[in-house]
Amino acid sequence: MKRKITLKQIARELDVSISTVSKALRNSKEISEDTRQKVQAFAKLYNYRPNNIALSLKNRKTKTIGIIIPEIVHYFFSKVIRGIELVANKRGYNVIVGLSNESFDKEVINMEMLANGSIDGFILSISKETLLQQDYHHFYETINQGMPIVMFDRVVNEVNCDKVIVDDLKGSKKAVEQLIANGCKNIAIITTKDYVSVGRLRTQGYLEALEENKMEPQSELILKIVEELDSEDHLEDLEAEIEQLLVNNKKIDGVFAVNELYALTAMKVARRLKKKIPEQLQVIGFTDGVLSKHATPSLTTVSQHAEEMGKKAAELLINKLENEDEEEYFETHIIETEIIKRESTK
Amino acid sequence: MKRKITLKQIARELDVSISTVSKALRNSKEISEDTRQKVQAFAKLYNYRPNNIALSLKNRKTKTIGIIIPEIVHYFFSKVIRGIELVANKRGYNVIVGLSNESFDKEVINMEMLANGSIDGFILSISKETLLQQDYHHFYETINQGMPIVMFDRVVNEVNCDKVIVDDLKGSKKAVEQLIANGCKNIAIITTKDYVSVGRLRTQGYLEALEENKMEPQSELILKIVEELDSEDHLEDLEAEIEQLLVNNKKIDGVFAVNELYALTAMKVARRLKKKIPEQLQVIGFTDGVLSKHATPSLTTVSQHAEEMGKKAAELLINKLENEDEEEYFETHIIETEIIKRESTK
DNA sequence: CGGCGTTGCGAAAACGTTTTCGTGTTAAAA
DNA sequence: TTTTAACACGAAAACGTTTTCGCAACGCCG
Repeated sequence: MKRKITLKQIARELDVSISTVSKALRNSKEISEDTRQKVQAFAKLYNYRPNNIALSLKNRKTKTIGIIIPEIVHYFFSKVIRGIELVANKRGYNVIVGLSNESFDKEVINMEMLANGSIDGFILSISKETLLQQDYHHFYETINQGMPIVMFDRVVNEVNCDKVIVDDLKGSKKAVEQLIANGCKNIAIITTKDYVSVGRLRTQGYLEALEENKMEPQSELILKIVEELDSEDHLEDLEAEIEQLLVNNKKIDGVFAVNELYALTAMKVARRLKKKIPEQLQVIGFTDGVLSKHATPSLTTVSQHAEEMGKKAAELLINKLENEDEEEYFETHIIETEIIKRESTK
Repeated sequence: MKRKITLKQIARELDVSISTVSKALRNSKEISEDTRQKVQAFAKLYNYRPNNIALSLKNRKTKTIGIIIPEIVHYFFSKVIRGIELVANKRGYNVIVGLSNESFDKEVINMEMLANGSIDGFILSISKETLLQQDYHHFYETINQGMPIVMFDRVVNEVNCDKVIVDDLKGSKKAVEQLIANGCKNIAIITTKDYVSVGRLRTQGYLEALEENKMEPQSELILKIVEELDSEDHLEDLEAEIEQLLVNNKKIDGVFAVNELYALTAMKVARRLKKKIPEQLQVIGFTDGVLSKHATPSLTTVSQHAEEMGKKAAELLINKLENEDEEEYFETHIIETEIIKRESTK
């Protein structure tokens, strides 16, 4: 078990100085052709690679990006990571991930762990708990220390940084308009409580679409699910709530759900109630994940282009990292949504 | 924008030496109560945190684990990551992920990037291309340099390291036995080509189960899918192959599929062929992912306990990292599978 | 032969820590 | 008063790089 070889060892072995070795390897013309060849051959033989940690310390940059997301077992987030990873690697960066598990404390701890030199900048999506508590001091502190942050999807206006978001409002508006165009007269929405910003925006899009089409919003058609029911353990409760909605409002002929789970559950309940999809009930979901594609019937969704988001976020961050001289200027990039039509709509 | 504060700055500010500051912060009793208090107060005020990179360089360990997986947009792998992250964080480690995208080259490059000091050890699952080429030099080199590796799921016997695998053979045997117990007389298997070790093992389990139950294996009931069809773009081809299988062998009353996609596709095709599930055709899949749970009918599967795998892998690695003196000894931990019964079986 | 420019290399600092080993001061013991 | 021990602190090395600067040796020109 040979330890990794260092400049010092090469230097000792070849009886030259460390500086000479370093320069020879970097093809400095200070070094004679002879020595250069000798050193390079030796280095190659022993498979020398500069120690990243030492480089990081010297250069005061690590060439790694820290990602903090609420949850990794989630198609959307893992797809974003993939996007980030793609451009990061292409530009010579690594990514290191921290999971907040939707918890404020874990978010803070994870960020602190990484902020002490391990990374050059953050790409993150805020945890639900943080959004609820509205405590953003850890973001401010990080930014104050000169470490750039790019937020995606779940962002917050108060914090000054680059952001990549999907146009939730417009996306859901498009979805509802689609339902209307398909002939739906009574469209329900299954959404989250308002403190989840994406939920709020999507609800708003729903309302605007109705309004612009001269349809009166009916409060009994708006179902706001409390987030606890999102977990896999409470599927029955979720089903019950949605069943209530559909039973109490038999006239519903269109459902817009703000995520895949709600949409699929709605379809499941509808099937139980003998409502034919899409003939009697049309359903559109948000987030284009695996579930939508393989559901029966397959689900029409609003795609968020998660991978694009990741790519864009990584680009924004790396650009900022590599032009630190630039004056302060923050960009909010909006990723367009797209409706992917499948079998759950006419 | 104040840069992060360092020991040197604190020292200068308080007019003591760097060593004194360091010792004071670590509560060394070499330092007088007075100075200690003063230093600690100052450090707290300026929110001092030791620079991780400097620590890593000094200690020659980074307290980070490198994960290399073929694909992150995959329920199984992201669930493993979550397991790893869970115990890693608990034990003070970070995780940094690299994606091989099932490519040999990317696997090698990613490992090289990380092996140069960035991490203390690897947890990885081998890419398909690597398995196909059977070129494992990068694993040997890494291990030779004293960096421990833990492989999970897709492992290879030739390489000497800790491993965490699921008992694919036993798992699929159990699945097929279940089908038999449920009265199936003609059980087909939809599997991968043999070079994917998990596919081979699962096929073997299928055969053993048949054999032990005195059922003759029929080669026309064994469908080995070429991996290119796994991609989302070739769903139709996959469907066609499976349809062939079912049409040519009308007697089939049970299907064991080695992954979710194959199982779901089989169900989809069966529905098109007007075969009632589970009455006329029972289906069991492998890998308990999101798709199985939310399919219609929901799919009976063999669960691999992905999160458990991740946890175990992290434990093995960290244990090895923290007792480096120990003699060489490699463990292969087997995670038991479990059949999760749902609607696709009687 | 003296001065000068070039060539090839090494010493040392720096990045931010921790830790070992002195060392000067003071108080207690002889 | 002298010796010793405890106390409180600082200098320096080490981790592995890169880079600036200095400096010898050499050849060339005048």
